[in-house]
Amino acid sequence: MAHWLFKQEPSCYSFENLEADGLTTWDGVANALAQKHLKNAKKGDHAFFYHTGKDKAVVGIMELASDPAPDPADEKLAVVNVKPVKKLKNPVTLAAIKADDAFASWELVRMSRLSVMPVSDTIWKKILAMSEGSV
DNA sequence: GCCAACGTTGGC
DNA sequence: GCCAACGTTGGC
Repeated sequence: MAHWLFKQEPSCYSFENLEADGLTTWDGVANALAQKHLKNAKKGDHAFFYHTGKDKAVVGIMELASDPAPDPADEKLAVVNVKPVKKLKNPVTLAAIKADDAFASWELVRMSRLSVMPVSDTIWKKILAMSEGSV
């Protein structure tokens, strides 16, 4: 199972919105590289939900509820359905991530504008550990 | 509010 | 097909 990180501005759509909805279609990914990543995702994969803007933190985990499919509004773009898994015990902030060299090569740090990116098992586990406050 | 990084667009 | 100019995004 692969892991991903999806970014969203919480004033636009937050993890709380997702929890309230139970399921949503993740669309509006226009960036070519982000699209490439999104199309590699599979139903059942897990993804972090990252809040940009004021929060700048990983706040929750979601599961892909479908394989990538063409956006009805734009056939060239892929969209995917996601459902919430759980909210992190503590958000893992960008500042905390940047402070740890283990994340230095991660796209989240290196390419601030990328909205969909892969997450290695190592990083996935480390973020989870940090969210539990044990690192 | 400003700046830097990156993507996209348009002219050649 | 290449490159410069411009716009947008996201962090500080």
